[in-house]
Amino acid sequence: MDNSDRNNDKNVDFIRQIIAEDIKNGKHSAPVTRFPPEPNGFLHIGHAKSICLNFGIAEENNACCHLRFDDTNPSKEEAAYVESIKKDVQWLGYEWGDNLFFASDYFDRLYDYAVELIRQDKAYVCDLSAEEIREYRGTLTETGKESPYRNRAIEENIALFHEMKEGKFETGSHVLRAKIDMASPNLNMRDPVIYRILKVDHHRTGSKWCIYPMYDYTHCLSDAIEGITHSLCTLEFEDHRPLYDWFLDTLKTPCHPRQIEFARLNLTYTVMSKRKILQLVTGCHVTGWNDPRMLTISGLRRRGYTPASIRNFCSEIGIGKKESWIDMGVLENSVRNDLNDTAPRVMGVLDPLKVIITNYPPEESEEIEAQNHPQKPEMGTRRIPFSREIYIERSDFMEDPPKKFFRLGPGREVRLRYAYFITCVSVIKDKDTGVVREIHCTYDPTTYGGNAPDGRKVKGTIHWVSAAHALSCEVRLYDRLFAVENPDADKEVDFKEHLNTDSLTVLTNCLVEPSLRQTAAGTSLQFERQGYFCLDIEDSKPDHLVFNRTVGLRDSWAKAQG
RNA sequence: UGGGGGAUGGUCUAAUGGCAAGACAGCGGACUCUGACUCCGCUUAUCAAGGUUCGAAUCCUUGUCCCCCAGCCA
Repeated sequence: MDNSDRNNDKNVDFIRQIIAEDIKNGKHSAPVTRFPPEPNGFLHIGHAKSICLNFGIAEENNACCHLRFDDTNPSKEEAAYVESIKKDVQWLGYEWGDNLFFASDYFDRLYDYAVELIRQDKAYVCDLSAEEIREYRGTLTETGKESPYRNRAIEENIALFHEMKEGKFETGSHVLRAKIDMASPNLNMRDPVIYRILKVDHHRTGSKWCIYPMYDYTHCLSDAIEGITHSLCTLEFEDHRPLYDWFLDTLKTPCHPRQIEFARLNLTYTVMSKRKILQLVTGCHVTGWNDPRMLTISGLRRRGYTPASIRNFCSEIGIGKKESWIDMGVLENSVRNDLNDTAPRVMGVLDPLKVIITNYPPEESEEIEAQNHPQKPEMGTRRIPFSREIYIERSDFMEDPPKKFFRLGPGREVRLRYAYFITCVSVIKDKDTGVVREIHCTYDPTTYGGNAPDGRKVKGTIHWVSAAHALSCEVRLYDRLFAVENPDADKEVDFKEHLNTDSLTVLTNCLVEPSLRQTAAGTSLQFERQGYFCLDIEDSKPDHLVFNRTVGLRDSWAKAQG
């Protein structure tokens, strides 16, 4: 085996290995997976990992992945979330075809299954209060006590359960419990609640039900009803697998899917739980679910992340059972890689410094041809106006530069990208503050296009815009939302204490080349030498352009400066 | 102190008894009309101790550390 064989991509994760094995030995002809979100919030990058896994496996096997909403708790769920989740999954590039389901579609069958459980003497109606149930459950080290209602007659249980369904009892007064084992070392097996009374309207079934099934009971049966072969979930459900199997072994279901657990995604400098993300939204620490600083799918989309970059990221980080922390830099790198290939290059100045080219005729201008992507000639060219007054980046000029500074300084010559060589001849400063107001340069007309006929070289090339032609715009720079790698690390300190107060910088005096006038919202561009930006899909208007910085270019000069 | 999991460079992933590999990060260099991209080179790892074996990250034993579980949430 040579190196090219050893290092190819045949290495697949343990879940795909299991599935390949099940197909090879004929257990299944094709896998059927599912992505089962609860419609109680927006999807985030952690869900993307699961989406890419489940839909990815289906795609690779020419099979189906179901989108199933786990909507068993109407007190937390809303139809609006359903729509946002569908949009996000589609945007990521996946399709569920006809396989759109809701756990609530199965409420009738779930009820019948529960009655069957009662008939088998495997479930009972319990009148204990929530607190009493907790006390009776025991602790991690002490076994539980059996409920006094555990040995009710089967017919009585059926009647009582029916009355629960008919709304005869108050919320919290009765539950249906599976009759398993109060002495089990696995707390999930100590007669878990499978139905509770909730006098709340459901976003799909309305007021039809006042009892709702619990997750453990609903999920395995929904999987079985849909013919799921492999039910992939995160590690915290490992302890629930015996219960998942117990329901399917006890009831006569069409099939018995296999639950496999994998580690959830953790990213540095962010929080991943829906509960905490909700707090950021409701506490107005961000502007909404789609704030570009958020790692929600909608936030990433608005920030300028591409579906491909997120898919690549998910495939890069792999699937395992070890809890791991992925460096935020890996995510950033994935979008840089994708946009480097696809984003057209343009010039934009974020912090403008005026330059007057003293030997250029005052009333004249000309057009310079520029490539839209230097490595991809097929992306074409555009024309950029040039004139006597231009703006450059303030950071591209230093009055007293160190020798390694390749940009503009008194007496120094640089190239204006695609245009001319210019040499700084004088610096105009504010009398009171000493701040540089403008600089005067001369240009060499023989260097049109950026090359000197005499063959002389300049080390630096800087970007610029023509003062008379540039479009003014707003640019929003984003930094990590949190100042520390793990905002959850200290249980004594609220994670919001670690919010990065400088996560958003709004620049209002930016200038971009006039070719951007008609750019469509959401378009990604590279501002040369700076980074990737996209036109904000919420706030940008034709007369007030707003760009989001998706991610900066790598900057070895800045890094060397410390 | 019950049960369920997990330990491979700074980070993530692979190697499924046979040369510890790749990516990210870091460092050095080349190239460059983007201090980008690209290319080249380098540093850094099998939790510990025993055992089985010609040979162990992998199998066995013992131990250590980390995570999850006591919702009528999912």
